[in-house]
Amino acid sequence: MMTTPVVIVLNGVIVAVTDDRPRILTVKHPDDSLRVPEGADFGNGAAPDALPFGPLDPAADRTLELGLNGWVQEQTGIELGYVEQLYSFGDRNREPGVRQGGPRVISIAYLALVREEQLSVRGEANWRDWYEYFPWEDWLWRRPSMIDEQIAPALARWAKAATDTSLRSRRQERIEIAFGLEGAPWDQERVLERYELLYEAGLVAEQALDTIVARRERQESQKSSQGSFRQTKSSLLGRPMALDHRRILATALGRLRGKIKYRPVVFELLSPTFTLLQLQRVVEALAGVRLHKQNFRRLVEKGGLVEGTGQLDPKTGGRPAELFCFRREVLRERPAPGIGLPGALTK
Amino acid sequence: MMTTPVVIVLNGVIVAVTDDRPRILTVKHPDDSLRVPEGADFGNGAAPDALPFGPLDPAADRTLELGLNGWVQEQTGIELGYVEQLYSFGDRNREPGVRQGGPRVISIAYLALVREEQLSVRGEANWRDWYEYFPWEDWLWRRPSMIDEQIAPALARWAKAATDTSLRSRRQERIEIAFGLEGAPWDQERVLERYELLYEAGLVAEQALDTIVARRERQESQKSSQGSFRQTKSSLLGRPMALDHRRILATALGRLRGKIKYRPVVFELLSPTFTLLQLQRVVEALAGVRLHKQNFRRLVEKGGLVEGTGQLDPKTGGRPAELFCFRREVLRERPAPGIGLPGALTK
DNA sequence: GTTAGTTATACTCACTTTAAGCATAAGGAG
DNA sequence: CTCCTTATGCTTAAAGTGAGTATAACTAAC
Repeated sequence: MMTTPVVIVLNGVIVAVTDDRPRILTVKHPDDSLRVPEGADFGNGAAPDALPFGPLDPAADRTLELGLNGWVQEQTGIELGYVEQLYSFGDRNREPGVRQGGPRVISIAYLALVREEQLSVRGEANWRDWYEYFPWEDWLWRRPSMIDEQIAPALARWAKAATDTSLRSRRQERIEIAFGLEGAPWDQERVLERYELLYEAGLVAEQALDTIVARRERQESQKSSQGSFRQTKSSLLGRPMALDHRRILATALGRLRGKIKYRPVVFELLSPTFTLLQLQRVVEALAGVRLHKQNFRRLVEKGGLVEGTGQLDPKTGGRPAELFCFRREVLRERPAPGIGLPGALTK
Repeated sequence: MMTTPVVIVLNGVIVAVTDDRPRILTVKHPDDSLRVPEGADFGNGAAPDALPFGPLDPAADRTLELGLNGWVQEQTGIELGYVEQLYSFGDRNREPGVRQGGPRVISIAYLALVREEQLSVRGEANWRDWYEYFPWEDWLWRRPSMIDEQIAPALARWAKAATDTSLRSRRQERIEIAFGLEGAPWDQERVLERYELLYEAGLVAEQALDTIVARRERQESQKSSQGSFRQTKSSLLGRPMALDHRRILATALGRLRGKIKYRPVVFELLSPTFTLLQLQRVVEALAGVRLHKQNFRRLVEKGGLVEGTGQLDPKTGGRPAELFCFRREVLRERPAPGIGLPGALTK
């Protein structure tokens, strides 16, 4: 009996905030177009966006992070600053196209934060607004109307499609909690839960493709599982990505939204000195929520997270703002120094 | 050129709380004694404690969690309830004994919570108080004196041993933040940071062994790196574990301590109905801190996390307590329902 | 060079949440 | 009956939050 070989792939979610928008670095994934069946392409027939990725060289790379740094450097020319491990994905079905007989792929995903200056990238890499992939997560302007107009009805249909009563009510509960429906509050951190619901309900392109490929490979007939249905292409939500990369991205976004609340990671995305409004805009961009300005100031200043430098910001329209910098001492003073989203303006 | 094969190992940190003490499931790791050089054994010559572990079968196990469940079942007879992925460890040096030429081992660690009833285990498995491995984390009775008497002085020596000034002050800052020295507060979640400091400073048995083995394999002479020194065996802290399992355990402890604050995971460790004091004791056991009783009650009750059942607890010495149960609806009402350590009694 | 628009920053006020206690209730053991 | 134990209710001060109002300092337009 031949043993199935294992391959480790490292994925990087590389985040920056430019012009008050959170961006992630993407590349084109040429191999992945192989798995797209004829007639069911990614909108325009081009290779889909992918997160930067590379194999771990089990012989050469001493640590996982070094491996990551290495090919990110090569592929994009970017020097990573803050790096943290996100999650390891290893389900067999995660890459339906490479499933039978091939090696088992385990992908270990990392989150990296870089400063906005570093935006020049080389090669096929592109910075993309991460809300293109998750339009329902962007509450900066207002609560996205697509939640009520598209998502809620489609998910409700999916829940009802469950014949089993307890499954149906479990689905309903998940939907309400994840999307803040029926009076439940919106929790900005539940990004992954929301994406997975949409995936299960067949509302994202990846699910459609996975199903098609899986079915073709199994040579099975249309034994569709409970409540799985085909959406028309036009109703699929958000910009798709290759393989399960959008799931990885959702994990990253949720993790980052949580982390800013108890660790001073935002500063990894800012230049060493910044105005309070710039800081606020970055936090808002990540959290996807607008904040109350005065309370935000009070929180970060009185919280000891920043300190004034005395210098003023040269640019901007109105009264010049003071430049602040991260106050390192806060690490010694408070147990979990972060930015607790003061006054998230829900109205 | 031969390619180095990759092997995936799944590690489980299986936690229960019995008699108000947090316990983890351990097994004996027979293979690991191979790596112990003669004369430098784990205290009594026996095989060291290990976390339950097993290989991923890349061909058979459809998902990582299924693989985990499978051999946990086999090895220990325990049915896992709540399971969450912790972290993936893949540094080349993590297993010095199996280093040159052998396969690259990537270990993916999981945290699992079980109810205390399930304590009967079969085979070589044992439940152990997790504070045996991290005595400095147990502040239930009082601030452990070993922090001031052993840890602080030894770490201070280690910091001073750095010849480079900036390295020295970075070490000092890490020490103060991690162990709450020099006026910094104690952050119960920084379990891993503390363990890693002790490891780097050579204060845990694992470091000593890793160094011996690595040196023997490199056939190198005593080119000790900056500030790495040998401790006498008696001054090594806490009960050691095989390989890097104590590091994994530290990760689990820190993660769990954080998670109870924003997700209702404690209830996975309790029977479906419990008194408020039982709940409090479990939280205290995990957090390693004693809490203010009245405030704790107020928080969990007014916070909507629990609801009374009307029944009274038969046992206990004083006035009978009401039995409560987890109030599932809280998931729909609050964004991050957890237990915010009300009134951690620091005195 | 006054006016309007813009952004920054200071301060207020009502309201909620916490920390820490005090006090009372309800059982068991002797 | 008394003491000990645990449960549970209530109080009070301090701190923190949400949502403003007011003022300051600049730019651009007329």
